[in-house]
Amino acid sequence: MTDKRPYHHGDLRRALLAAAAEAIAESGPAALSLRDLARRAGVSHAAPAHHFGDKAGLLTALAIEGFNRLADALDASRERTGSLLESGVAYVRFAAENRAHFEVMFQPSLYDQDDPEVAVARQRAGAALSAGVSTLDEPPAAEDAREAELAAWSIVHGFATLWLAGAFPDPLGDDAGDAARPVIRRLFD
Amino acid sequence: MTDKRPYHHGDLRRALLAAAAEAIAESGPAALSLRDLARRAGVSHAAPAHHFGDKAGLLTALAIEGFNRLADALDASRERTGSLLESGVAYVRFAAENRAHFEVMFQPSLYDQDDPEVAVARQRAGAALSAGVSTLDEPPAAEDAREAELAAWSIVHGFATLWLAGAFPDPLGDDAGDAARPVIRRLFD
DNA sequence: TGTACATCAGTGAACGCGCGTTCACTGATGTAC
DNA sequence: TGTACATCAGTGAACGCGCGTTCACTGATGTAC
Repeated sequence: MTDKRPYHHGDLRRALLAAAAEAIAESGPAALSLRDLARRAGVSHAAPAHHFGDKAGLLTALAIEGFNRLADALDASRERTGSLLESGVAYVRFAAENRAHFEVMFQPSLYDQDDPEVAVARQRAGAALSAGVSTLDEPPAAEDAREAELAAWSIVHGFATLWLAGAFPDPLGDDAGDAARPVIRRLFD
Repeated sequence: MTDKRPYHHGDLRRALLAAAAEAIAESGPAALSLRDLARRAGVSHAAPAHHFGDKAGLLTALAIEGFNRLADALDASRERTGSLLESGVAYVRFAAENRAHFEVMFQPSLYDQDDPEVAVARQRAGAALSAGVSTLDEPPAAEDAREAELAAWSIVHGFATLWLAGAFPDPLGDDAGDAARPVIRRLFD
């Protein structure tokens, strides 16, 4: 139980990102304050500025991490199942398990949209989603492909958003992905 | 050009709600401040408290107005067209044209969810959406009805959310409803 | 193995700002008689 | 038609708070020789 904290934190950047995800999950991205993050991480209130400059810088880092995690989740699901349905389930599950990242990613006014790392990560995620559509039993004609993609994206994004907002009146169980599966399936029948 | 403002505003409550919708459309609900609203309405900074008590009170009023407007839009669309597809289009159009209301409605942490007026207005909107599903050519069996409803709600809500977030990479035109129509249609084929 | 020095991470005091809230007040409106 | 009074809407000064940002600083680490 020694309280001897070393002068150097060691991994403050990562600790601040984790604290930010926690704080955002509790109170939303707009209520975030750098001073609060410093408190959570046990450092002085001026420390976060060293790593992220300002709040937008921190949220940019969080968005990058989020898009990359989403791309990883979608890729893993496709490699495992080769099913667009399961990619959709993975999308919903990602949102439920990474609520703070998800909220930030789709509120671009919060962070620096022009950041090149953001663009790369976002494209990775977009490509992972598009790749899922091509795994359909009957891949749509080229002209319909975009609409099919928008429909798939919309239904999973909508389900995830409504789930996170607590908008569904009836209880749908504990696992967002499992709850979404029969709903998403209706798009492909 | 007389600047003689009467001591009594006349319709301050409505003016504050309109100013709130404007401010939220610009900067999001969390950045909202009662002092800013007072400035926009040209009254003293303490005036808003008379009508709404605090920020949550104001956002509660905005949510009520939003759910009622959505119910009106869905009812009007069903009466006019009798088509679930067009109800979905109306949902998306409502979100695009009432951005601030839409954002607040689906962030219940911002307002008083237990307010009875909110509950009534939300139920009105929910019923209007459910009524749309029953207009399908082949209404689903009772056990599938809920899933059909969740799927319809998810796809329109997702499209609306992604549209508002500016998440679609390619331009889809000026009218969100028209852009959504072919996408929503895929759910019913 | 030791020393000097540059670099980096984090500190803590200070500042100015906009905010929400309170409260005694004042101007305007409506109602009773 | 006039008067008295209650009620309501909005004012403006004051307060305390948490925030972002700045800046000279200090402790720790790495590297060159």
